[in-house]
Amino acid sequence: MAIAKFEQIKQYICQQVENGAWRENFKLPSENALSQEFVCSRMTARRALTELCEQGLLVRSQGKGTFVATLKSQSSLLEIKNISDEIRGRGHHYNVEVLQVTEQQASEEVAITLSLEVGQTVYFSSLLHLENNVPVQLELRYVNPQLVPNYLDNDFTLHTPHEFLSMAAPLTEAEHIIEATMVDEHLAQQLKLQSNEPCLEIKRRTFSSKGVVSFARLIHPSSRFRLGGRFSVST
Amino acid sequence: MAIAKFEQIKQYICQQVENGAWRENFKLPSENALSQEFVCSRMTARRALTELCEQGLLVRSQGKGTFVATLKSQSSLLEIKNISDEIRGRGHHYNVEVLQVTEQQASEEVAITLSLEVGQTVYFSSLLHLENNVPVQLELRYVNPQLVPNYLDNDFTLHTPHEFLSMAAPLTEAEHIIEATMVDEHLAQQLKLQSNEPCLEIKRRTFSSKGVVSFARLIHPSSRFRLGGRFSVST
DNA sequence: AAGTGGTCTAGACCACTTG
DNA sequence: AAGTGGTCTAGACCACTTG
Repeated sequence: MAIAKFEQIKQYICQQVENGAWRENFKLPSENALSQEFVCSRMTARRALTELCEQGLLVRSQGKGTFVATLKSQSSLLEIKNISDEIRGRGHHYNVEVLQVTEQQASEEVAITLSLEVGQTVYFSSLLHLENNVPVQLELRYVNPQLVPNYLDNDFTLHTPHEFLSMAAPLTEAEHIIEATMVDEHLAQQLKLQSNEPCLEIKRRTFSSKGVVSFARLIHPSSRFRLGGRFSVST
Repeated sequence: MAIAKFEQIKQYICQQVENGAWRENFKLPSENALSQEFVCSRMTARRALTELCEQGLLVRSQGKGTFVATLKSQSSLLEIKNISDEIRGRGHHYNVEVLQVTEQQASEEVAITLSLEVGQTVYFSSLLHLENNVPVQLELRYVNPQLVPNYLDNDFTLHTPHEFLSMAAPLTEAEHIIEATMVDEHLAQQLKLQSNEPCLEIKRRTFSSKGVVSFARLIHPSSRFRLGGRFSVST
């Protein structure tokens, strides 16, 4: 058994949503119909639906049926997720515009956050992540060249910085600061926004066992993004 | 069927962990053992285990068994802190203005988040929290009157809603959505702000073992508030 | 009355880890 | 070899919503 049947069914459903064949609020085939199509028991078809429901892609209602959910950008606070996976996980189309990939001299802020000296060389990438062709995140990232010497060689259309860094220097910790900001003219332009729109900015420092790997500013237009998470309370 | 069997099994396991009988890394009875104890099929016992595993209470490993998870709760980012403690912890002066404490009819949004019917009575409190006499958080809170019947009797100048609710109905879980917003005229006035300032709004639902206890909108002027935290990555 | 999802059974075979 | 969890089947009865 290469891929489990319920996984195949999940993939099929994700595809339908992704390529637009099944839009928001579309009514899916019933459990019985799916089990016939995929030649499996109802329990197996059911499992695929249940898991996609937990994932938030579908909504189910007893007696009524199963429907494609109304999809909102939302990401879990407690996990460092890869943005492309997150967007594709919602069944949406992901793509990225690479704005800039260069060396830079560390400014004071960057030097402090990366534990380097002012003026030292750092790697910098500026990417715009799009969900269904709408910009949802502007990622400005500064990378410690000593820890990730080949950062600039990455093809960012194939691997997000997060993916690349995860391979190069596995993260052990992260630090976040979250703010509401008004973007300036320049950033607004890059995000294709009116400059008077509030944005949610996440400043993230990531650490590997060898030190501070990178510092990222993740800027999200509030009209297109919310941050969400659920967790248990330690009593 | 009042309560489903798999729910009963879940509750039993939760109890064992809660009262300390089953500690971290404790090895649970196998699916087969549980299905015999509870006189049910293996699939039903399995469902209980699977769901608690997704919830993070248990960890499963093929061939090895099922174990109580290490409960480190990576919650440092959005730990539920008491705002008065937080402010005093910074060595600052805390005080609060009680703006409104009333019954209300649940609007649609409130009804949905609290799992009530539209128009049912809910308790509502509106408080302004000040740090060194500067407003840092406007707290609009809706409380389920069935779970906390004496909410309106609290003296909010002595106990914050969080403190009072913690005593009345211990939290087990919380859910957050974080957004950047522009406040409207009315809220801006309450926060003593220009209305064109961006704010960080945290929408928080808190749960006890009996259900959704409350829904809070916590609105922070971005000029006076940032949200920060550091946490480890689960590899 | 027919269709939907929700719960449950009593089996089966498999992959993996342990003694 | 025995025990564990992972996948799957072919049924069953139920509660709920719809025509």
